[in-house]
Amino acid sequence: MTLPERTVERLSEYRRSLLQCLEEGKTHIFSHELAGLHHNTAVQVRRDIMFIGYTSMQRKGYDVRELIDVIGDILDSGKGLNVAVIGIGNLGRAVTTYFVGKRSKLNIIATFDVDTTKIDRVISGVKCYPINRMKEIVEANNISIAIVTVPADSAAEVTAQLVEAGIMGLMNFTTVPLNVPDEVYLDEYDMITSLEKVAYFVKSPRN
Amino acid sequence: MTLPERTVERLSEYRRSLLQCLEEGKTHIFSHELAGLHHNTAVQVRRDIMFIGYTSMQRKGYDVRELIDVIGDILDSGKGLNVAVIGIGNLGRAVTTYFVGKRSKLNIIATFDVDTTKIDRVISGVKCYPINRMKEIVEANNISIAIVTVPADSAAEVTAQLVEAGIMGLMNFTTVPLNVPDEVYLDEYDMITSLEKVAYFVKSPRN
DNA sequence: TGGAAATTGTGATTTAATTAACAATATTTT
DNA sequence: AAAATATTGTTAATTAAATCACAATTTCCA
Ligand SMILES: NC(=O)c1ccc[n+]([C@@H]2O[C@H](COP(=O)([O-])OP(=O)(O)OC[C@H]3O[C@@H](n4cnc5c(N)ncnc54)[C@H](O)[C@@H]3O)[C@@H](O)[C@H]2O)c1
Ligand SMILES: NC(=O)c1ccc[n+]([C@@H]2O[C@H](COP(=O)([O-])OP(=O)(O)OC[C@H]3O[C@@H](n4cnc5c(N)ncnc54)[C@H](O)[C@@H]3O)[C@@H](O)[C@H]2O)c1
Repeated sequence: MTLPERTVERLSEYRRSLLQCLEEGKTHIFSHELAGLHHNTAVQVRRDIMFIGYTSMQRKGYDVRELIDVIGDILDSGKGLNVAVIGIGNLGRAVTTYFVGKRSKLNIIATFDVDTTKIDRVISGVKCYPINRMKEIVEANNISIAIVTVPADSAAEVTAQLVEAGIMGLMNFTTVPLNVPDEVYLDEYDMITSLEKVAYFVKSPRN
Repeated sequence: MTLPERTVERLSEYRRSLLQCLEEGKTHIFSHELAGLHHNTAVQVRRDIMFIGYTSMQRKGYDVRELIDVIGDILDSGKGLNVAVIGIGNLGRAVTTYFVGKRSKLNIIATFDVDTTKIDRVISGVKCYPINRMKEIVEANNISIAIVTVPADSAAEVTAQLVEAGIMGLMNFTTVPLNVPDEVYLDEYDMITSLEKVAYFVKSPRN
């Protein structure tokens, strides 16, 4: 029973809002409140929560803490995963700095680069290794997710190496589509495309 | 007649591949070839191209140059748009550096920050202005798109200012959902959510 | 206590996106 | 020049996602 992709995304977003609520001392939340915090409807929220099989106390809204835990059971199930960032340029550095220490179950534990001036540098406590030691280090540290921030023309090569090393999930920030076997999960995020899309809809507003 | 959101995205991606083809001297391309370059089917490619009303020479595939132009007519229609980056921290700097000079019709022409040490700095040829001059500069330079890379707790405030200043499209990199009026197009990209989604599907592979 | 009101959970329906199916057409082969 | 092949463009069918509609339950309050 795997959840719809969009539902997984929304659950992650809900959790962040819920943690915020908890900090503010809010113990219960209604579906329409949670919907209001996202761009979303109350039904959608209830449907998503239905998928994960959580039910609230009727009429009191969802128990914030419980819901956080239930989402955690889904999103963080089992042990945490180790993550590597490949290519410590402008974007790689920003992403590494940002993610370190953020989500406790997803740990960035290594970065890789070809540039000898970057090797052995420590970014937010994470060391940069030479790319030719990638397989060795990925295997030794049980790294299963890679964030790819190398230049476009190295992306295919690096990806092949990552797959070879046994990586199971990949976040691609380069602007070339990557090819991975079916069993490897691939998330592509193309900023140029996003910006061009924004521009298109600015010029051709819908409805 | 506005195109489906996903089609707009794919057209942007196709164009990039097509430009690459052109460089390599390829003059024609079949739908299944273009599909192969993306994670996509030939039918989907033909459907997308149908939407924009381009038709190929039967059996010869699409004329690469013509198709680039037709996509350009859709994506770059009319005059170019001006873009600002708000918050010149790690991510804002990376994004600015990256985008400058990339797409000729979308020009980053200003950045903004509150940090006085950053103001007046020039990043890849783009000057950083104090955030309190935002409205003035946005209006004077006809900036219609903003890329938001401020800390999460400033995001709502900055967004309100941007809307007030007349911004029509917004790319949000912060992890709080923004609220904008209907007529403003909003693209949210949440890296934490993406990473959590990758982790989920690594642990619970589909099919 | 007995409505009225608020809220959830979910089956049914609608809408949007993708995929299948195939006729039409151009090219190649024999 | 007829048959076989490859490819497009598009209608129809399917699948996936979102929304509607409403019964069930709980709380509120007169
Ligand atoms: N900077 C952005 O905001 C941005 C936005 C969208 C997309 N991207 C994409 O992200 C990628 C990186 O962008 P950037 O701006 O950080 O570039 P960058 O040039 O600053 O960084 C690239 C890094 O990768 C390293 N590298 C090169 N080849 C390598 C290899 N084979 N193995 C390991 N490391 C290698 C380089 O030494 C460098 O440190 C590019 O593909 C770019 O298209 C960046
Ligand atoms: N760095 C990343 O890779 C990354 C990834 C995902 C999301 N984000 C999000 O992007 C945002 C920026 O991240 P970052 O790592 O660049 O942070 P950062 O702290 O390096 O940069 C934030 C910048 O915004 C400026 N700023 C603060 N308040 C402002 C205001 N009111 N007006 C204008 N500028 C203001 C700060 O002076 C600073 O320069 C954050 O919201 C973060 O959640 C960053």
